[in-house]
Amino acid sequence: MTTPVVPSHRSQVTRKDVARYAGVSTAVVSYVVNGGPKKVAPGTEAKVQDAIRILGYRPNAAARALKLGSSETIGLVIPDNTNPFFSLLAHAVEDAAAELGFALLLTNSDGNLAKERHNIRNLASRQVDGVVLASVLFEPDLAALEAADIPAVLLNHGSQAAGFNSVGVDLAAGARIAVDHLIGHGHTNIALAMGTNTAGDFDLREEGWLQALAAAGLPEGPIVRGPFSREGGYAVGRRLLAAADRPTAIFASSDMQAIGILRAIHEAGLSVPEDIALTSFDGSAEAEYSWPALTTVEQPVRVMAEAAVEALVGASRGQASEHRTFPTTLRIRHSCGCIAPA
Amino acid sequence: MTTPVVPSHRSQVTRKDVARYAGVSTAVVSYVVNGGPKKVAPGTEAKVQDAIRILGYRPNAAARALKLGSSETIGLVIPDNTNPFFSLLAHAVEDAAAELGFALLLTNSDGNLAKERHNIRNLASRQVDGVVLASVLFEPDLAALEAADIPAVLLNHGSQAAGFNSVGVDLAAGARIAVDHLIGHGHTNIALAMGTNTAGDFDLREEGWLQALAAAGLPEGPIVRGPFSREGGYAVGRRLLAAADRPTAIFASSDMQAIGILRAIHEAGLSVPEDIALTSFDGSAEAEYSWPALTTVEQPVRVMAEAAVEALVGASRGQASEHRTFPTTLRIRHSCGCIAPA
DNA sequence: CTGAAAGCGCTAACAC
DNA sequence: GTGTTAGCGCTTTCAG
Repeated sequence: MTTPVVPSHRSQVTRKDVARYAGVSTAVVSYVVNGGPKKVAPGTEAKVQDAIRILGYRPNAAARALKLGSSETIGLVIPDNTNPFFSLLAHAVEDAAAELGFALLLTNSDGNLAKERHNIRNLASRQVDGVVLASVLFEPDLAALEAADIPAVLLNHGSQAAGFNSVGVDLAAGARIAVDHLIGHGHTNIALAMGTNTAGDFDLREEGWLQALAAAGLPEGPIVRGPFSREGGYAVGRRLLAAADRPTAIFASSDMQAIGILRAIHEAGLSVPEDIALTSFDGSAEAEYSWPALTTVEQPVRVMAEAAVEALVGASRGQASEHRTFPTTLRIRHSCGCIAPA
Repeated sequence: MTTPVVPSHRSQVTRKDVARYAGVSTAVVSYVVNGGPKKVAPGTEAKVQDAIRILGYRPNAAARALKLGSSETIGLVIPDNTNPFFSLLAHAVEDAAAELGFALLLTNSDGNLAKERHNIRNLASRQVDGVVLASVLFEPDLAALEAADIPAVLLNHGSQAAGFNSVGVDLAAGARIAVDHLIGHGHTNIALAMGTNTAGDFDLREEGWLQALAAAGLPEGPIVRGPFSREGGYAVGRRLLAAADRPTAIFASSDMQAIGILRAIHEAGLSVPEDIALTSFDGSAEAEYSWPALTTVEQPVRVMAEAAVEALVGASRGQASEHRTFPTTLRIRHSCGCIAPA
C-alpha cells in the first residue's frame, strides 16, 4: 500500500479566488494585475490589491505564457559560462533582460555541436522569446532557430549569417591595435597564439595580426593554435618558447590563453614584458589581476549584451536583421612593456 | 495608419495538427510524445512519429507546465555569476538539472537584498520546481520561499535554517586545514583576510582560523575584512602589508581575495611564498593559474550542485529537510611554500 | 489499443 | 467600469 503523495501544489490561490474574495470578476483582477488593458475604479483596485496581498496570490506564469504565446524569457547559448568572457556576457544579458521583465535561461554547450543543437531545440520548445547564441560552430544550427521561428542574435560570429541579427566587435581591427602596439614597442618577431574553434572557421583575429604585420613590413611570426582556455594557452606558450626562433612578443587571441602563456613563461624563468611582451583579447576582469596585468583589447560586453537583448525583445524587435559592430579599446597595462610592473 | 504587426507566431503546429495528419486522436499523440501513460501500437506510433517529423512539431512547454503544474525548470539565485566559484556552481547546476530534463533560470543578486528578494519572488511566480539559493544575506527571504511552497536548497549557509535543505562544506574545518598547513611551514604570525557578507553573519572560516591558531598555541594574527572580490583582496592585502607587525603568512577566505592580495604583494616588491605565504579557499580554476599558483581549500562544487539538484527534483525530493556537508580538500600548489615555483 | 472531453490559470474580446 | 466567456496546447480519466 503506497502512501498517496500529497502534491503540495504551489500557488494554489488563483485569480478566481482573488476575484471571489474581492467581490469582482476575474477580468478585473487581470486588469489590475496587468495594469490594463481596461481601467479599473480606484476603489475596486484597492479591494483587489488587498485580496491579492491577503491571499498571497501570485500569477501563474505558465498560464500567462500559454495564453500570450510568450514566456517572457530569453535563452542564452554559450560554450561555457565558466569562461570569464561568457560569464560577464551572461550577467550582462541577465541584467538587460531583467530590465525588460524577462528571465534568462542559461545553457552551456561545452564546445559540443550536439549539445548546442540540443540546447537550441530545448529553448525553442520552452517558448523563449528569443535566444542569444554565441556559437562554437562555423555553421550553428540556424535551421533549428528558423524552424522555430524564434528571434535570435548571433554573437561575434564571423560569417554574418543572412537573415540573422548579430552583434560583435571588429575582431580584425581589435587584433590590429594589439599587434600594432607590440610593433610600437619595437618588436619584430611577433607570434600569434590562436584559439581554435570546433569548426574550421577562419578567425578574423588571425587576419588582423597578419594585416598589422604586413602594414609594418614585418615578417609573419609563428602561429600556434590551441583551445581558448588557460590550459590551451599554457600548451601554446610552451610550444612558442621551445621554438628555435623564439618570438619576443606574443598576441594571444583571448585573455584565457594569455593567462596560460604567462604561466609557461614564468615557469621558463623568463619575464614579461622584459623577455617576452604579451597582449591579448577580451578585456576580462581576470586579465587585470594577472601578474603582470595584461594589456588587452577590451570588448564592450555589457553594451553588446544590451544591444542583443534589445534586438530580441526590445522596442526595435522584429525589424530587419542587422549586424551591429562595436568598438574595442586597448587597455594598456603591464604585459606589453608600457608601464613598469608597479 | 500603422501597419498591423504580424505576430509571426512560433510553433504554429500543435498536437492537433499532428493528430489530424497521422489520422489519430490528440491523446495518442500525447502518448507517443511522452512515452505513456498508455501503450500505442507500433504502427500507430510510427505514423505519429512521421507526422511529428514532417510537420516539425515541437511540444509547447507552457501548456505542459500549466497542465502539470511544473515547468521542469529550476532557479538559481547567486550573488554574481561572474565570480569563478559561482560560475562553476552555475555550470554544474545546469548540468545536473539538464540530466533530469530541467532547465536553469539564472539570476544574480549582486549582493543586494532587495534584488535577491525580487529574484526569489520572480522565480516563484515562474513556477520553477525548485531553487538553489546561495544567499548574500544572513536572513534570506525564506518567507517568500515558504509562501510559495517551493522546494529550496541553501548553499553554504552558516545558519542551517530549520525546514530547509542545505548543502555545504564544513567551512571551519576547511579553514583549519589551510591554516594548519601554514603553521606546518613554521609560520607564527598568520593573518586572516576575511570576506564580508552583506549581513553580520559570523563566518565559520573565521572560527576555523581561530581554532587552528589556538590549537597550535599561537597568538591571533591580524584580521582585515573586505569584499569577496579581487579588488577587496587587493585593498585587504595593502592594509596587511602596511601593518606594523607584518604577517609572514595569510589565509584568505576566498580565492578572489587571494588573487587581489597577490597583486598587492607583488606591487610591494615582495614574493610569495618567500616573504609571505598564502593559502585560500574555494579551489577555483583561476587559483591554479595565478603566479604563484595558490594553495587552496577546494570545495567539491560539482558534487554539491548535484546533491542540491537531486534534493530539489530528484528521486529523493520532498523528503524531510536535511543538511548535507561535503568534505574539502587542500590543493597544495606554490603559494604556501611547499613546492618551488617551477 | 484508441478517442472524447474536461480543465490547468490566464487574457481580452465582447457584452452590458 | 465591470462581467462573461472562449480558448491558448496539453495531459489524462473515462468510455469504448
